[in-house]
Amino acid sequence: MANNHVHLENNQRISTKRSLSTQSSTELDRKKSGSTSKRHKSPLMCVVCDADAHGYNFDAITCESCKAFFRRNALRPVQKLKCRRNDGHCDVKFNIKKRCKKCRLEKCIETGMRKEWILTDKEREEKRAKIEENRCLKQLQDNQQSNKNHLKIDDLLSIDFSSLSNNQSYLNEFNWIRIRLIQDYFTEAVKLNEITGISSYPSIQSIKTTLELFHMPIHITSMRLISYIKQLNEFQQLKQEDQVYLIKLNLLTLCFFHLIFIYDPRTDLYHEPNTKDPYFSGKDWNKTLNKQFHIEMKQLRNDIIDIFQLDDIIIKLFLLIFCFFKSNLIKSII
Amino acid sequence: MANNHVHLENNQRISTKRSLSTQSSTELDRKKSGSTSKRHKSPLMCVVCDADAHGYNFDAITCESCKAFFRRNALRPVQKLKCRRNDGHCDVKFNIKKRCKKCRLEKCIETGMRKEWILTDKEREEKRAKIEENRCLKQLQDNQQSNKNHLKIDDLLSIDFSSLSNNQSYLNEFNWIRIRLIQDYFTEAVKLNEITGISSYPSIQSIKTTLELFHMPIHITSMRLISYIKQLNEFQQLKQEDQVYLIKLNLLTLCFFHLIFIYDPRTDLYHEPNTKDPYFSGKDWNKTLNKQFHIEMKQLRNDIIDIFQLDDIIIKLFLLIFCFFKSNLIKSII
DNA sequence: CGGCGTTCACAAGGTTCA
DNA sequence: TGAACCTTGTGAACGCCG
Ligand SMILES: [Zn+2]
Ligand SMILES: [Zn+2]
Ligand SMILES: [Zn+2]
Ligand SMILES: [Zn+2]
Repeated sequence: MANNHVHLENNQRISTKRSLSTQSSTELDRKKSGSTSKRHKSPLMCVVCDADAHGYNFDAITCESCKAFFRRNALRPVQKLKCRRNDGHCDVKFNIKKRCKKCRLEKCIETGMRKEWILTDKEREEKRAKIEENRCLKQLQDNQQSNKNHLKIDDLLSIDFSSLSNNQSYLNEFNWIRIRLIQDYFTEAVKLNEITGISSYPSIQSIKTTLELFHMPIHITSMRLISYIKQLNEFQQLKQEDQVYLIKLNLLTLCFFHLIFIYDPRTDLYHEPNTKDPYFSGKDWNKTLNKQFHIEMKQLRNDIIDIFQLDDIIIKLFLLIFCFFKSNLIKSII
Repeated sequence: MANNHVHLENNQRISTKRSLSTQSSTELDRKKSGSTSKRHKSPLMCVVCDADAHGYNFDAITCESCKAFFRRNALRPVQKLKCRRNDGHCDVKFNIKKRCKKCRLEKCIETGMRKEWILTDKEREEKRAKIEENRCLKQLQDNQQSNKNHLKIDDLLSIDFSSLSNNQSYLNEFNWIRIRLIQDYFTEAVKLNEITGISSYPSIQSIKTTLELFHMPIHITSMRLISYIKQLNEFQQLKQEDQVYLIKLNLLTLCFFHLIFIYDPRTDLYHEPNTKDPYFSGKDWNKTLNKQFHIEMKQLRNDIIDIFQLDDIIIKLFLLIFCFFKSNLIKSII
């Protein structure tokens, strides 16, 4: 380990530098053209200490160490530095150890390094803040991207939800605002399609005729769902015929899903919450459609209700998303 | 002197420089190959006493003891020392006990140690002063840091608060005025965002629908917190987009913190004090978000409530400060 | 890529204490 | 006296913005 720490700078290196520095007086121009021949080497030399240089630093061609030295010392009061030999003529070449600070700094200034180009504390702070900001933004984008890609069911099922525990949310404030807006869409849709004309219905009275059955609940539910979906901006942006196509394709299935979600198995009643809708009993299905229908509906309910956990937000979003499916693929899966 | 340009450097430097220096076979290669044989030991040897050396001391490769010896004795007049054997040829190797001072010092000087590099009394004093100054600055910064940001629970818990007992306050009169102003900001924010339209609600009635749930409490809390923060001068001075960014990033977390603080575990109710807000029961979480959420919220409450000790000033200041965090770092810590 | 700042490992002084 | 430690300064390598 430590044995590798020794480095003897040999004369070879020095001599190569010397030969470079003595070659010509128009170093810069020549070096640019000459760099094609030995491209692996830096063609520049530090104007302060003769070491290899990469390019300009504070408006002078310097090596990395002189650059760092200048940044560290140039802004400090020069008086505090003292010449080692007290004559101000110390050698500050790169191969000298313990270079006199004062003389090195003076040489820096002499050769044209500008202390004005050193960033002030304030500028440095600003730059740092900008970097931090970019870092955050990048992280945010990465998070959002990984959210978007995670729609595969397999991935969803394998998510470790414990990671959500520490107040962490995949949704930001704007996401939540949007969700609230969408929730309002549904409330609005229900309001827009109140049951008129039969409001005098006793609340818990079974439906007598087939016509009433189909007005209540399928019809009213359809109307509400249509109103709900049509408020969504993304839906409005579709062509008219596409809107019709999707509604026609999916509405009936949507209705049945919605009915599942508003069904209460304890009372065997369907009822839209917060409305004056009459209560619709499960037994009433028997009167018009065959019993098998209601049984299968309850079966499907059992299958999916755990997934949704009666989370109203999830349910309403699901209905919305479902309406955009344009093939029967999803139905064959279910 | 000119022949031994020895540097101690790390592996990376050597490997990068090797292309420059491998061409010739000088001391470097000799030392390198020699060092590979006993790599477990320090490859350097004290030029004075042959003990293991770590690097240069006063421009010669020496051991720690010779370094200390040289510093202590080099500046003293040589005449005062007397050779033990009076012939100036004592052995000063490391395995000799009671080495002759005079001969050792002479060997030091012979082998190239420079007494000029020993700091003079004045330089030593200056250096000491600088260290002391830095120490003070550092301590000051640490204090400020621990006052402002210290969110690490361990540190907080280990603070000895008894030092605060003697009527001592870190805050002056103006600090307290500012704090009262900020308290007023929150009161104002609550006033500005009263719950309208449902003020006739019976006070203790559980929330029935998801919509109400999200209007009450998240929504109203969000609005109040935004109003609160926006009154702060320091926040107003941010660029519009930065304000939006911070709000977007932190508001939801802030909401949850605030809800924790207004939660009363005895009654299982959330309620903003001094308002006519309806009381929101902890059980209501179950209806929309899963139960786990409320449980974890209570867990977090248990973890942090002791720190805040229900001190309203601390809590409100914490919310304010928290809003300025621009990375997710703090959340990952919590 | 050029040219800033930052980071990190280490050189090389001094200081402490057994 | 000397091992262990603490300090600042240095410079190579790297990160980041324009
Ligand atoms: Zn240089
Ligand atoms: Zn000088
Ligand atoms: Zn020695
Ligand atoms: Zn002697």
